[in-house]
Amino acid sequence: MEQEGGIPRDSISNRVKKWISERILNGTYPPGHRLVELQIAHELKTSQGPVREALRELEASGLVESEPFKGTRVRQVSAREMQEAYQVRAFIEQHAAELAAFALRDNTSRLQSEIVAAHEAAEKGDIETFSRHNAVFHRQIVEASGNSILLRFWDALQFEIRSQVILSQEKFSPLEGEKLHQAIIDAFRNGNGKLAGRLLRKHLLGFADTIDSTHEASWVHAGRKSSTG
Amino acid sequence: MEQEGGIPRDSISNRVKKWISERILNGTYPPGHRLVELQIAHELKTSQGPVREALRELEASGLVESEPFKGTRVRQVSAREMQEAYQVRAFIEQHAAELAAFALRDNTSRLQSEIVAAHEAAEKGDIETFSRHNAVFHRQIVEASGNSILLRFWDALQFEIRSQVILSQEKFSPLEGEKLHQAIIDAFRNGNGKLAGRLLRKHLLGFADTIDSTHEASWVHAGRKSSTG
DNA sequence: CGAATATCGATTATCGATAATTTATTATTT
DNA sequence: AAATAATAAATTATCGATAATCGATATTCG
Repeated sequence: MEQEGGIPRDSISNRVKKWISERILNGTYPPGHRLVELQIAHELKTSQGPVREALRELEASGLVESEPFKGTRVRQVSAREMQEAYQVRAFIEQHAAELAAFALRDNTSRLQSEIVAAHEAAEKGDIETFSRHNAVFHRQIVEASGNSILLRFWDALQFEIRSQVILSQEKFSPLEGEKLHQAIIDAFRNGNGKLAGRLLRKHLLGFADTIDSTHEASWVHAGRKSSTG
Repeated sequence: MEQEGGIPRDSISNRVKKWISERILNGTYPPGHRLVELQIAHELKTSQGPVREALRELEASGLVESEPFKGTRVRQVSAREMQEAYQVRAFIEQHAAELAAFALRDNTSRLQSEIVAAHEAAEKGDIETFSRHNAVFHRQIVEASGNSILLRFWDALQFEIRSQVILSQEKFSPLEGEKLHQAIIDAFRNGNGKLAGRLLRKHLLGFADTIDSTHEASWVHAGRKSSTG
């Protein structure tokens, strides 16, 4: 049985949550934007309760922040925090790679197919699709580590990071990254988790270094480019 | 201006949250125990809303879990998950130690005082106090790393772990750990973050290894001992 | 004029009631 | 008696209304 309009089969608060995060991630609601419970409730033809619940969950995941009696706003992630996030991601993945070495040995076809898909998207200039496949590639490694807590943290970071896309046009050189990705896959195929880990770490820390305070205003929100810089 | 009864100056939902987590952590609500919104609301002379909100926040922090329309229960943490948590904690702290090397060089007095306090508590057999100081010791290292995301993850882990205290009586040998702690402090004093990191990692992974499935039923809830084993 | 205070509009926090859903119980059929 | 269906009880999810608090503006007093 299918629903008609919006997002199907889910509690209202969940639908609200998706609706809001979509708008945050695609830049409709920019950092600092105020989210008024009753206003959103009215817009979505529901009541305050589910909206409030959705906002609280988004707060837990770091996408918005709220103060008692003052309300909720889309969170502004500082350049510093962004760097920290990438540093943490770097060593999460390094560690995951070492743990995943056994599981991925001679078992890299799924990794490979993500890289292929990412490559195709990159050639078409489709950043959105490229990013998705790229993310899946990295996530698969953490998944293969077999440590669910590691994966939970990785997901949390990824979600938080997504709100501030890091691919400013100048830095977007997927071709270079591609060689590295291939090297990582090769390392896994040979069962060399240590090497794969080192490569991943280097890759991500390099990314972190490209984030500086001058970027803060010139980040690209998924979809549209903001030429605030 | 002081309140009279319970916990002062906080939103109701926050007070409810503290009230519930207290009961989970001290074993009043054991794993699997069902938490009924209206029942708790009635017991605390409030309404469903704040209780629901509190439960959702506790879910986000991993202390309880809930399914749509089926309700909320105190989460049972498996031995496996516990091991994973300690593994993650181990390498978080290892990494933090390396980052903290500079900040802690010739600046270990606060670490030292926690160890002293922990030692005193241990001699008195006061596990509760020992654990607290021990936790602060480790947390200070992560704090000194200067990476707030790392600290956030560490806090999340710590909170989750707290619900299943790991110091079963047999394994409670603080004296052995003490030497290690001292060695860690010495390493920091000499600015040797790598060494401190290795020691921390070894310490924590050793801990993780003592957790096996036979422990699952014999964990000690903070405060009272459950001789379920 | 300027500081402190009262008032108003907007919004969050909480409440009590109702709808939707699950779980348990009873009735019905074979 | 076992399996299935119908009903009832319990609980979560949502709603609409009220209370509490914030921020801004107007007002009073020195």
